[in-house]
Amino acid sequence: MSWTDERVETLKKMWGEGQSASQIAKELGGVTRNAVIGKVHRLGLSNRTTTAKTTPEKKAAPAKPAARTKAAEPRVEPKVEAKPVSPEPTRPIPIRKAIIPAGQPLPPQPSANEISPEAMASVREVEKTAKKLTLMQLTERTCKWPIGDPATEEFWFCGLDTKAGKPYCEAHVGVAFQPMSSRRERRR
DNA sequence: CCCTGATTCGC
DNA sequence: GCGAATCAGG
Repeated sequence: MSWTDERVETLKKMWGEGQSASQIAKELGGVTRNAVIGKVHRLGLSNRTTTAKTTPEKKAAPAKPAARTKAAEPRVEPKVEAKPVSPEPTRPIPIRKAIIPAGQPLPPQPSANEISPEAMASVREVEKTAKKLTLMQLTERTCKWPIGDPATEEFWFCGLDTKAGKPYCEAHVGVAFQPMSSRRERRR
């Protein structure tokens, strides 16, 4: 696969939308996320979020390549940051301490009377062993069932392995997806 | 371990 | 220019 105008366009679009490199790679097909990232950099549209690296520079030589024949590289790096020091007086840094006012928005926690006793039991059990993942750690294979109150520190996601394709683990699938019949049964 | 982007460097 | 290997962080 090569970077046709069309593919590059898709890349730009998705990257702009904040899609991850792997997602873009999957969408395009025929390329890895590395390829996508490499292209992104070459296109010069890299920065955006993430890990602010602190001057990498020194890296151990890769072990893969048999040998680096040309060793003597004029890789001189004065690294004299002659950047004019911007006098930054005591800037009133507005620290956004503001945070969720603990109130209305609660995740869709089904009311107890709508869940079968069995499911309820398994959920209770599972939540004891939940991985307590953060939002960032959620993937297509981790249970996305929210546990706790988002307005407090007592909040995380189940994070257990999903039940094949489903967004939740087996236990949570049990309370998330219920047959209409059983629901109607218990209802009222 | 999963994921993310960043960088290096042989090709 | 390309992207695998590698690194670094969450």
